[in-house]
Amino acid sequence: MDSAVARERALDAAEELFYGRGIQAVGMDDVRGASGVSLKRLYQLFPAKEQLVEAYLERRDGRWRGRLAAYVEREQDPGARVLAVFDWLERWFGEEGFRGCAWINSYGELGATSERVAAQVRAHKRAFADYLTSLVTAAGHPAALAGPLFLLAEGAMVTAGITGSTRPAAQAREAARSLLAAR
Amino acid sequence: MDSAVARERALDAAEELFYGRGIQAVGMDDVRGASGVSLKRLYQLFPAKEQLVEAYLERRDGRWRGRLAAYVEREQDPGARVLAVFDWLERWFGEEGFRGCAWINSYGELGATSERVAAQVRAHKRAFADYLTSLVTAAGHPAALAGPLFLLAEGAMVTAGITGSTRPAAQAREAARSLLAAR
DNA sequence: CACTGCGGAGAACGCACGTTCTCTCTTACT
DNA sequence: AGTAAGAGAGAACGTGCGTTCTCCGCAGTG
Repeated sequence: MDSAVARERALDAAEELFYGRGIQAVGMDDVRGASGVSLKRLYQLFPAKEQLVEAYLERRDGRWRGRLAAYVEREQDPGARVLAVFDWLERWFGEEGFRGCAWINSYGELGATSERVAAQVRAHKRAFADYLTSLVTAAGHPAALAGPLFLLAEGAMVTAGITGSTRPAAQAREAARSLLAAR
Repeated sequence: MDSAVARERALDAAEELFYGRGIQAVGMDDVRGASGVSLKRLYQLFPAKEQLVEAYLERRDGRWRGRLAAYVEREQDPGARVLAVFDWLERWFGEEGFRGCAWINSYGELGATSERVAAQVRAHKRAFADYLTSLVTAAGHPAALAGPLFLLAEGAMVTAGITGSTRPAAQAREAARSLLAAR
């Protein structure tokens, strides 16, 4: 098996397991079992579990923001694009196997022990906040409105994760609409 | 040492360690070392680590909501009380050793593996949401406004935990004010 | 003074898991 | 064909930790 393929398979398995069960609850042997990539190969690709975790978060970050952007950019109107973020959240929350925000969960689990994981989480959240800011200003709103919208989105993610409901997305969207209209 | 005293000391140590480092990163032996309560006694009081975790979350829940309510109730005006919640969050975020919301962190760590922990987290969040609702309706606002305020508060907790800043509280407070005024 | 029973210190046990090693087999090059 | 490099399976190793057990001292009671 090609190295690049093995890497993808390992990351596919790691993502499913880490996200679904939590990072510490998943052993390297579980990743091997689910991916079909031998332990030897796993350790060639990722010298330690922490690096596999980092790679998992990094790859997921790219995909997550890519999916969000792809959905948002189907809207032509800049004002609608801001609200489309919350529509996308609602879809995401409703997906089979949704278990909250991977970065918030990882931070709760490893933020205190792994500086590299903490840095990944901060980078992801900063990137999301920056993206929101760009949408808000593109729609002609003051950039200061992006902060509250970010908090609404984060609150919705956490709450949807804990309660298993998609409703927080709609609530957040409605509140965002109200904030944008209040000027 | 009296049993009740030992229990309190064990919970004091458990709370400081679990909250500060994460639950899985703390061993029962660490709790013994920090509390001075012997392992034998610990296991008499809490038959397994999971029960110690449960008791930690439960006691913290009572204290956390008690501190919040005590702060909020110093305000006489029902309208001011709603916003006082966010002022209190700001104080909390600024406390030495603040590391985000204990329940959100615990959920990220153990929500997928321990149903009892997950239930504690849901109960705590429900209680907080109910409290917010009571404040909102007492101030004459429609109860539906409590949902968005809850999301703002949750988003602020998560963001303050990850970034280490108290600013999310002020942002959330301002957004809450705006939502309440929009009526 | 014996005896009983509880408490503490910490050793011991069993298991899980991160990481490495061994053995065997394939494969590609000379 | 012979051989060297690499891959996979899985055993092995070391450690950490949840939980239990052993041993010893000390209090209170007859």
